[in-house]
Parts: sequence; structure tokens; C-alpha cells
Amino acid sequence: METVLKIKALKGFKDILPDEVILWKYIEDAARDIFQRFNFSEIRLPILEKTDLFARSIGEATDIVEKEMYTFVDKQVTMRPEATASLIRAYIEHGLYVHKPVQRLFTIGPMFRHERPQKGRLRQFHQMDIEVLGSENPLVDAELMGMAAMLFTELNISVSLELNSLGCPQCRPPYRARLLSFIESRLDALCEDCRRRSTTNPLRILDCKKDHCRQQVEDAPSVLAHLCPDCDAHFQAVQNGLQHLDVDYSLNKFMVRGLDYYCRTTFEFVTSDLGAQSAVCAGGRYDGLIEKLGGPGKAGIGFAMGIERLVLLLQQQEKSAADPDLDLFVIGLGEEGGKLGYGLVHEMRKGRCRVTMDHEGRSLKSQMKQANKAGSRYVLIIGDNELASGKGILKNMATQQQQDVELDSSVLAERVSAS
RNA sequence: GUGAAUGUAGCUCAGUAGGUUAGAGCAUCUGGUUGUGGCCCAGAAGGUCGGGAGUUCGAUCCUCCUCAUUCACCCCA
Repeated sequence: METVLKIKALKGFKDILPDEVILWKYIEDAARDIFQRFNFSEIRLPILEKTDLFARSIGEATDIVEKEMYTFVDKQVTMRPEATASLIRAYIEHGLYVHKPVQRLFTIGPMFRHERPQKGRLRQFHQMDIEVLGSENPLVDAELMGMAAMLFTELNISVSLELNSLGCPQCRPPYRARLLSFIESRLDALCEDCRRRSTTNPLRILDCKKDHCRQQVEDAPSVLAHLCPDCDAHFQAVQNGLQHLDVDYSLNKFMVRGLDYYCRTTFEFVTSDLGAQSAVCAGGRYDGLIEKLGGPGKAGIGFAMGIERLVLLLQQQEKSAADPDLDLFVIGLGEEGGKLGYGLVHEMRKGRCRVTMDHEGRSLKSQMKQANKAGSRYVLIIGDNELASGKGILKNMATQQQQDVELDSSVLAERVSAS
């Protein structure tokens, strides 16, 4: 192949080739099916939004907003790094809360973050995003986690659920201050990253991967022990809900969220099969966010699943899905046979048959091979003899039996779909 | 932004202590007697050995630079 100019996909951007698309559709179909069972409605959102929307929701000081967004600076617009902000924007913009006090919505699509790619992490990646807007009932929290767990079960993916609560604007500041004073007393023992975190995001220190840091924060004050009565009651109710639904979980008081807007319930479904990326699904409650974005003072909760990560997990268990078989492969020999086949194929497609033919004028043998490779259940041969007799040869590829058949699209369609 | 590893055919990979036409498997194409697939056999096609400079009589191999990919850190689904 002669290449004049070698153009490749951008770093961190990936083509999803036909074989893999089958797996993607399998996952998305399973997910849509479950979301519908839980009475969620699909919403489709733009990929480009005002930069300000993300800055205000995700947090000005987060890494995502500070250095990972794809922004057209001159136009003040940004490719979405996540979906929640857009979804809430649409919720407010269209006054969805007026029609139905509690909205249950999901959306599926690409997100963009300018990070260094690695396993399970791309610059354009895809998420399924599920949100319940307008309810602060803890039963909803548990129901959502139950739904995610159900999807993992149906996909036969094994993950574990980790749960935590981050408290609310009432109880988090005092806790944060307490944690900070605990950390300050042993700042010298912490790693360089953690010393930086102590000023940027102290909660992150609890999450550090380094052993010696972990030891230092082993008996740091726990968020869960410092929840206000309301948050504590909410958290208890979430756990009761999970138990009621038979959803296994474990508490992880070190689990922190990267986005500013989370409060109260946070959770992650994690796996050890994705290298450094353990989270397959993560989410939590964001009760003040809608109001912050100019909407009514309503609560919200949601989660996102990384589709690439699900695909990786399914590929690891050698899960493969195949395209459905072809009904018929038509072989038209010679100019006349080809012409007749060409029209026949089109007519049969109108009749909802999955049928194809070769247009390159190749040998019968070669076309038989193609038909076999394509997984066609039947082959129709139209050569000079068949043109003379007015009947084609229909061969069943599995049984090898072949018989004469009228060269009529509806007759063929019936013969081919009968078995 | 930081660190490490890896770049040889469409894919997965051999290889040369520096030496003439760089290999295999899979995939592709054509055949194995007139018009019949899978298995088997034969043959063909496919590579500027990532790119550039240097050392050398000679570099895919050694040195330097560069680009790309991957994994990890940071951060995150």
C-alpha cells in the first residue's frame, strides 16, 4: 500500500473496530434493558458545553478542570469531561422537574479528558451515566447500587461494591479541620505527593497508595464517625436498603471522590483485573449541585460506568459475541447471472432477509469460500445452466444438500427463512 | 507533567556475537482438471526492520537524537 501521508488517530483516541463493536452493543443492550426495567428514560446530550458549566460543577481547582479539559479557549466552550453537569443543565433548562418531581434519566456517550493514556483510560472514553434528580431518599441510593449490581451480574462480571459517606456542608468542614490537624502533626512522615495534597485535597491523603502513608493515616479520624445526625441516619438507611435488596458491599472510609460536588453517599464498584484502574463504576450523591447551577433546590444522585473498562473485563474472560449469520449468499456466474442475482438480492433485502453477493466476478470456488467465511446458511447459484432452466441451485451449507429453486425473491425468502 | 519498557509483514512474534536475496504462524489471493465451502497440499502477494544522524569497508543489530505505542505515577470511569 502506498502511503502519501501517514495520518493516525490522536493519542488516546481509539477506533472501535467491527469485531469489538459487537461486544459494545452487547453491553449497551444489556444496560438499556436493565435501565428500562428500573424505569429510567434515555436522554441525549450535546458533547460541547460552555466551559463555565464544568468549572462550576466539577470544581475550579480539580485536575479535570485545571488541566484535563479540551477547551476551545476563544469560544469559551469545552468537550464534556463527564455527563452529570450537562444532564443537570438540560434538567434545569427544560424545567423537567415541573412535569415529574423525580426524574430518572440515563445517557450513554463519549467523554473527553486530556490525560496520559494507560490501560483502561483514554482521552476519548465512553460512559453510561445514570442519574436520579429530585429525591434525597436513601432508598434511591440503594436502589441505584442494586441496579448497577444487577447489570454486573447479568454481564457475568465480578466486582465488589465499596461504600462511604462524605457528609454534607454541615458536617464536612469540621471533619476536614480535624483531619487536617491530624495530618499536620505527621506531615514530615508523608510522601511528597501527600504533602502537596494536604493543601490541595487533604481527603486524598487517605487514599494514597504508598504503604508508609497508609500506615500514617491508619488511625486518622474517620468521616463516618463525624457525620451529623442527618447524614448518619441517611447513611444507615442506605445500608439498610442495600441489605434489604441483598446487595453485598463493604465500607471504605478511605474512599474519596475527585469531583467537588459529591456529598453524603459515595460508592464504587471495583475490580482487581484492570491494572491500575480499579473502578468500573463510581458515583454518589450531589445534593447541592442543582441549586448551584441555577436550578431548584433539589437533591440528586448518580453514577457513571466506563464502557471501555467493561469491554476489557469481558475480553479478559474471552467473552466474544458474533454477528448474526447471513441468510443467503448469492453467486451469480457470468454477466447475466450476476445481473439477475443483483436484482434478486435487493428484492430479498426488502423482504427483510440478510443477504449479500460478490461483485468482483470471482470463481465459483472462491465465492463458495466467501459464503462459508461469512457464515451464510444458504448459497444460491445462478450460472448458465440455471439461466437456461430458469431454476437456481439452493445449497444448505450445513447439510450440503442442494436443490433447484425458482428464481423468485419471495419464494427464496420463504425457503431461506423457513429453517 | 514524571518514570520505565517496547517499536521487524494486515495481526502475533522469531532473527542476526554487525556481513550478501530478513523469516514463521495466522490472515489474504490463486491453484490442486470443465461450475461447489470448511480439513489438507502447493504457490503468490505483502517489509524504506518507526524516522533521522553518527561509528564502521558494511547497521535491522552498536551510539545519540526524535517520533510513536504500552505500562505505571499524578489524577480519574
